[in-house]
Amino acid sequence: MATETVENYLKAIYRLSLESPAGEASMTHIAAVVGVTTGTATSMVKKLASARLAKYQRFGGVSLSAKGTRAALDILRRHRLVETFLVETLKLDWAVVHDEAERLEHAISPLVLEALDRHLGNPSFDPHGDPIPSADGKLLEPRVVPLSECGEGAMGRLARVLDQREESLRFLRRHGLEVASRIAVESVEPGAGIIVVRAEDGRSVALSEVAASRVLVQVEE
Amino acid sequence: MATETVENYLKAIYRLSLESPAGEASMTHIAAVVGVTTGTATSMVKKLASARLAKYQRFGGVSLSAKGTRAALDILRRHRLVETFLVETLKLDWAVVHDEAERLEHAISPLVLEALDRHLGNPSFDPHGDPIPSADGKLLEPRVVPLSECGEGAMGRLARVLDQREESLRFLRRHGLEVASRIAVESVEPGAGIIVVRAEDGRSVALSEVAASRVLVQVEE
DNA sequence: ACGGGAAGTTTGACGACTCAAACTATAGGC
DNA sequence: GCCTATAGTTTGAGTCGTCAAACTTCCCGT
Repeated sequence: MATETVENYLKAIYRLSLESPAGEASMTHIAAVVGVTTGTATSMVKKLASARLAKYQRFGGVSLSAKGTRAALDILRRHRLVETFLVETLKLDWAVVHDEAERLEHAISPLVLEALDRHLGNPSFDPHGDPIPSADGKLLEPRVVPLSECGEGAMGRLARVLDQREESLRFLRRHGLEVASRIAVESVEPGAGIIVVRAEDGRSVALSEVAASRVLVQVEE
Repeated sequence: MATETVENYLKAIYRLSLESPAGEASMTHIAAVVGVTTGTATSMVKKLASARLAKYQRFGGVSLSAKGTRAALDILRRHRLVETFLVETLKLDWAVVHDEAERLEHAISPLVLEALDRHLGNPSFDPHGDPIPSADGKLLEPRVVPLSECGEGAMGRLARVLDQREESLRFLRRHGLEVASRIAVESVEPGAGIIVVRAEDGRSVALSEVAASRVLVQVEE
């Protein structure tokens, strides 16, 4: 396969393209995500473009080609299956598995990947609620809404956590907010930029609107 | 830790030192095992020496320092635990896990390693019968003898398989020779350079002396 | 005890990836 | 419509690991 470095660029561009309305990633953002200077990102993106993995022209945005998207989904599959394995089988904390998976995902061969998938029972979602691409590169994105868009009194299940920094995940779990747990919106305070949520165990937590926009909910009825 | 390349050199030197009577590895052998030219091996060994991982002087043999040995044992622990995991948990074939482990061993963090060890129940041996170094770098080498040194009529358990090339492992299993299975030496034919062994299931197999020297046996009484 | 071949070393170059810093295009404010 | 701040690009250089090929040392056999 592509080198580890190339895989990391593909992942970054994939993620940034999804997040941006235009479906394109900027050099500055790519550089920031990969952790290099913009100059380095430019030359690397040129290489991706000449390998037909990305579409790019000078001073224009960067996006993945079909081939690049396919490769990115493959990496995402490896990443999310590894995360699931680390939590389900090795009982590691969901807050730390992201960084571990980041290293392991590049060393997983197709053989090991499919064995892992079988062992885990072909899961559709990883421990953070992110959908796992299928072996043939299909990605199921269920209809869920950001907690920040739920009104007072809304109820549902916590479906997915987008912000996977260790401290964010620790905070959520410490307050009873885990994937698949039932939650209810207790109150919304636009003035304070705050949303108060009640967890399954009855406890309440306040989240900022920014934090709430990164928690996705499967709303009920 | 050290870079992946450095880890591979350490592993190679460790293995070759054990195999050689002098406890030293030659440049040519190191180069062959790592898969580079001797020139490359020379410059790399120099680097290991200046990092105090290896002892070396021009035109002299190469051996590991205490620090280098410690690092090599750590890599060996990762390798063998990963192999055990691939066979025990993921049900992969013992004949293919070596190459897979070769890639994965470099991506395993201490955290994942210890979780793996716990999950597997702190095994002492991997699927090929190789002892797994403990977390503090102790390696238990049980008293076992090469099959090639067993006389006619000797009985015992197959303890360990040194030759881990895919075709060798496939051959052994195809003939009922697996780690922990009971075997008996049916006849020894020094003239033909051949040893005939009876497996647990009653079938007989002929092995060359070279092949038999790479199969270790725990002899009974 | 020496000559030749094997083992080991050195040198110069290269590809992958990176940075710092000089440079250029673009878009938004006035 | 110009002008500057910001985003992006280019260039020159460095590190790591590698090779090919020229070179040196060692040691064995006669």
